[in-house]
Amino acid sequence: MVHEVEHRTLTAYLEEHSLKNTKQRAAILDVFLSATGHITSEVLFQQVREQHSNIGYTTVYRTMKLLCDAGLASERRFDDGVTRFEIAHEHHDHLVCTRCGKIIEFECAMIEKTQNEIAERHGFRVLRHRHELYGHCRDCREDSP
Amino acid sequence: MVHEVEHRTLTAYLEEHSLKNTKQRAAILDVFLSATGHITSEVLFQQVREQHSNIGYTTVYRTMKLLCDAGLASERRFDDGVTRFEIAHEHHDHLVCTRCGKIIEFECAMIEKTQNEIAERHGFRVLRHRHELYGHCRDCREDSP
DNA sequence: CGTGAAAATGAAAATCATATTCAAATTCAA
DNA sequence: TTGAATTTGAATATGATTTTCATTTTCACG
Ligand SMILES: [Mn+2]
Ligand SMILES: [Mn+2]
Ligand SMILES: [Zn+2]
Ligand SMILES: [Zn+2]
Repeated sequence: MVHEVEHRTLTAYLEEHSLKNTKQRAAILDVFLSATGHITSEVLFQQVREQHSNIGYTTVYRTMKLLCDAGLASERRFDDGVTRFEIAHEHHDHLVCTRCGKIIEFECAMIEKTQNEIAERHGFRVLRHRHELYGHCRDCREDSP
Repeated sequence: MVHEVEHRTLTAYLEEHSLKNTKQRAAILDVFLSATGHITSEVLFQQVREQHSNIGYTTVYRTMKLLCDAGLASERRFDDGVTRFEIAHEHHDHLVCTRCGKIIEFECAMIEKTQNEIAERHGFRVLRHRHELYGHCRDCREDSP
């Protein structure tokens, strides 16, 4: 069975919160885990619909929120106004190409450390952050060889 | 005359782009420059209305966009879904308190340099970025003395 | 297995910030 | 002064997401 671990995680979360294990939730989790990258709600909905033509958009929205709460998905909102989801994995930030939409992940312990020092200097306790670099990727640069 | 320099900047921009110097634009610029911090469209509109009860919300939106284009204002969108404007000044990033809404500005040459190196490593040309730290300010921390 | 209370679903309608439309008013170069 | 171009503001549209609510489904318990 594919995505067995994640389905068990979801089931555990549902039980823990007295929520119900529906076929829609399992189906959306399956489609989400099979998709790659940073997927929009709309694309996710379309892919869900290919296999389950009766699942509503509302249920997709609600289920993705649930998957985020369960720690299986992460919600991202870049500057184009639509919400994207990615399979939850360790913290990272993003490079976003404003021409082709490519999204590259990066992480930098030094930046993280420095930003926390800055925050501390201001008496701030950082709970989360977003660090997004917008520009042109290698393929979209004018001066690309 | 207050804000003389900025009014001249606006006039120059308008002339340069064959746009018209209206009393609404001047009024909105005045109110905007008199406001402090990172002001939402709604608050700005309310403050404009106090002095000019006939100026429409639409005109405020359009004028703020214009002031951004003219380099007098900067648009910011933090995670609460509303657009804010601040008087344009040199590049900086933000600490945002999710309890009281306080916004603190910071800048760090090392972070800027490091992020550009990361981007370059990926073949990326960075055109703009956002680096926002969300958390609790000194006054809102649970463990504040 | 049934049962029923609680939860979930999906279609439609609501929200909410912002954008667009359009007729009337204003600006400003000539 | 004038009239073509621009701007204004009220109303309406937009578009992503959320809420509503009647109906359906789940599942703990008997
Ligand atoms: Mn990512
Ligand atoms: Mn600022
Ligand atoms: Zn690209
Ligand atoms: Zn605070």
